[in-house]
Amino acid sequence: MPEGHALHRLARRHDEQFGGHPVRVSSPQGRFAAAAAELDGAVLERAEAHGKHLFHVYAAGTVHVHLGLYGAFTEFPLPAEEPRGQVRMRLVGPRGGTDLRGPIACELLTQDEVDSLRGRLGPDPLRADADPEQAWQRIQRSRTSIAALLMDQKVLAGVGNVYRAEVLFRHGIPPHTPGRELGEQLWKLIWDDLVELMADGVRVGRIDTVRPEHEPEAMGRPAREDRHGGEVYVYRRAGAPCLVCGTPVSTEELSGRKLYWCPVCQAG
DNA sequence: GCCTTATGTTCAC
DNA sequence: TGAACCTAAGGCT
Repeated sequence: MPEGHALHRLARRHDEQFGGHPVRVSSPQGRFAAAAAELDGAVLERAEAHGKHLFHVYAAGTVHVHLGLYGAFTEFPLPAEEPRGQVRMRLVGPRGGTDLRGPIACELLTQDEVDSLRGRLGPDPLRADADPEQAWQRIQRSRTSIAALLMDQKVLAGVGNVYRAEVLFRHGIPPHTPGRELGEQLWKLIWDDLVELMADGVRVGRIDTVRPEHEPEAMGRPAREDRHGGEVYVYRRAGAPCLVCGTPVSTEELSGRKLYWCPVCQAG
């Protein structure tokens, strides 16, 4: 489930499991073998996330992981079992181990390379050092839609297709509205809402965006779980009745990703 | 068992 | 704009 909340959750977990301990690092699949050999036995100082990027910090360098669409970590207890399938990176610490499969990136970087990578990312609602004003500056300078801007990791880091659809619904904003037309006040409200929603996602481990008064139980409908594991207003609900007004949810493809919105609740 | 789809990004054209 | 990356889950047969 790789939107920003999932990466922050992983960073926290890896910190607990491996932080401050020497770890065995290997690459059963071989594609990370050289770096793994270099790091094997080193102390994992800490793990942290910025947007959808995960970093494992060692004295010798930092492992940068991006899960992409398919990547996933799977934990296993000790003693470690034989790796199954294509395992790019295996970490084994004193309390257990984890296997990384199918990431889009798993590479050992220098501090300069990490700085340059992070310099290309916008502020992350889940980081204490994030400045929403920085995102607003970008939005103001662009003529593109708020839907496209929310997914642009240079504008802000960590929001994916689910949080995009849901935050726009929660604020009644038509997705094609040019971002700059929202105004700074409304942008701040959106940002604050993302901070809250995503922090909740880190806590719970899934994306829940439906307000208590709109939950199925409160609306007299049976409880429901979406495929991503939480409860949402519009994401992946094309054609289904809007949870608030009953209008069928609209969908459309925007630069290769599906957009979902309620044409009535988000009429502007 | 096969086909489609997906919470993402990069690169080639 | 489309393909590639490379994996899992769900729907269908």
